[in-house]
Amino acid sequence: MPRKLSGAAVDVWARFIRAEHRLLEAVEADLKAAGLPPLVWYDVVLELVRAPDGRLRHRDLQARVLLAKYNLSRLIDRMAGDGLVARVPVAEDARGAYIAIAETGRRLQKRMWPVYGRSIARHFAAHLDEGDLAELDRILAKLRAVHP
Amino acid sequence: MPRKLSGAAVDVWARFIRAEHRLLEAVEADLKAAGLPPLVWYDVVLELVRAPDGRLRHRDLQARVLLAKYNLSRLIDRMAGDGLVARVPVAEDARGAYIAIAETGRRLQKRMWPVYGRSIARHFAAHLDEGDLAELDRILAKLRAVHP
DNA sequence: TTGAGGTTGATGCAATTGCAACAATCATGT
DNA sequence: ACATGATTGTTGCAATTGCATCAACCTCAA
Repeated sequence: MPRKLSGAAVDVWARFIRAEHRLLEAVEADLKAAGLPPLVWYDVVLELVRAPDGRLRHRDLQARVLLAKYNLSRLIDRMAGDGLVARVPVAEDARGAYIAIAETGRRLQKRMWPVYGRSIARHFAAHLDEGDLAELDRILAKLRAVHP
Repeated sequence: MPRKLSGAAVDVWARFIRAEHRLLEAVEADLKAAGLPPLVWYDVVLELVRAPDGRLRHRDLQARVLLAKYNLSRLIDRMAGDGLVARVPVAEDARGAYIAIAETGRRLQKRMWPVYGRSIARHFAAHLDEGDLAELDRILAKLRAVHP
């Protein structure tokens, strides 16, 4: 019950949470309907494809993907099991590991993007004009400033 | 790769998802730090407190809370185990069940709100002015139109 | 009335997540 | 060199989630 908090703000908060949840649900459903793995898998392969040598340190990947570290460890286990990525020791740091994208992983990224992109378009972008997007981005930037 | 989808839109989408995730993470952390149960629990008790007789049909509760039905079934199991809510048979429909808030449940709602409210204020509302909130709400309404 | 089809809510089982703790290694100050 | 403390990534175990399916009940048309 902080003094600063208006009822309107709480309502917007609730709608914000709910909207994101529904959207994500719809997108995940599209992926599944296309026989594709969940969104985190895409996040991982995308970050790796984007990375300079197709690989990232575990901790750097973890910082980019929204996942707890122990959680990422096991996701990588599964993805490595499928041959999508591989763990590569780090020369300068015997504790560390690179997660390196494999060819299969690159293909997965290419295969997922059309479905994912279409899903973003359909559920999100199609309903907003350029001004909306700019405004939303501006607002998100304010929030991001605090939660980097 | 739909033609409609601009790169900017994808970026905003990604930031949208990420912002919501970080915010939710921060809020959940606040709740946990205060020794309180997770947000879904609050959602449930709040909906029940708000409901006319302090109770809702399982399916109606499920529609309000963002949870799959099997998931809600078991959440209610746990909450009922803690004496927060109770299952009450529905006279007119022998299949159904009301979920009724118990006194303990009302107290939990009262106990969680200050922490949750403060968390919303701190992580969300404090960084947005009234115009931002109005804009955000307008944009969310557009999205909500498609994903009710 | 009856039976086909839909709704409601629960449940067995597998997969995933969260928590707490861990071993191994590195960085730093002395 | 070496002890102390921080970082990196993993793991055992418990809790939660997802999936598929279920039983029980309702609805409605023939």
